[in-house]
Amino acid sequence: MPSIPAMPELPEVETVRSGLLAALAGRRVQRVELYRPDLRWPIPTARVRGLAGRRLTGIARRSKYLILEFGGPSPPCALVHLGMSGRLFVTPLRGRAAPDRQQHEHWRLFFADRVLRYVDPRRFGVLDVVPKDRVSAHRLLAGLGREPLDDTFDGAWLFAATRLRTAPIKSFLMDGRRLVGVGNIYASEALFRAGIRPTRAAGRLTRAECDRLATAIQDTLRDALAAGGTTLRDYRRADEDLGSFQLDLGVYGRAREACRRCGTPVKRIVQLGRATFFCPGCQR
DNA sequence: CAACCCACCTGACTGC
DNA sequence: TGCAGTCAGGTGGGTT
Repeated sequence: MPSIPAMPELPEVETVRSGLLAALAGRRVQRVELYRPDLRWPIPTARVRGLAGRRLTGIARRSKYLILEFGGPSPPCALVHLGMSGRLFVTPLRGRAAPDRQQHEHWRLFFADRVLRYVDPRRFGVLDVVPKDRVSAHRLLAGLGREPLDDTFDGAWLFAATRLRTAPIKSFLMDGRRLVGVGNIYASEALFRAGIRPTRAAGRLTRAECDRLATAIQDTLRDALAAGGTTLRDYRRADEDLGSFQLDLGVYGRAREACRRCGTPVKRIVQLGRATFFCPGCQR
């Protein structure tokens, strides 16, 4: 049964999506358990309980939101975000016995022989239920920017979108109204791969740099996705959380260590209150 | 608008 | 061991 890494950036969320889809698609919710009325925002408890009896028909993803789609009359969907510390996983039901509730476990969807569980210590996550035909207009989804793994994301778009922007390129990459799915780790990593300093004004990147950066973002996300798949396969045997992906990080978390490419010590700075890592030797 | 700051929470880790 | 302080992967809302 799939589980979830404790590092929910886009590749991790996508890994969760495909794992949950394989484990749960076509199955009917038999019972719902909700252990608190809110996470980051209030949970519409009646609508969540109304999922009982419905079949899970699909799971979509937009940015780092998972959209669990259900069948039946006026089909609803559940909007789920893992926040910083959320995990979703499936546990088999042995006979009638439900598993013990974990610390910080906030809700469960019971299916006939398995249960989908949500654990989130920091409670920055989201659970909402809305009619399926209105989900794209949901206030949390309506203003979101481009998906970096879509065909429409490329250097030409990045160049056009950054013109006249004075904010640092790293801040631009993490602004969900422009581009989604690039979190704090992958923003530093993609800029390292592209050889671009995170402090550069976005609007001053050249067209060639935008091409390199767009490619670097996609490569970084795809590599992490591939690593996620590996971890997920291992997980089936381990039945324990492996903790994190084995993606090699070029700069993230490596302050004062030698750059793997040029040997210059990696620097750590703070942008928008978040740690940024870069190599002063090979990022210009 | 654009850019930035802050809050929301708990847990892990560091240094005294 | 204990304890205080720091930091953490996200991101919407508020302020300048």
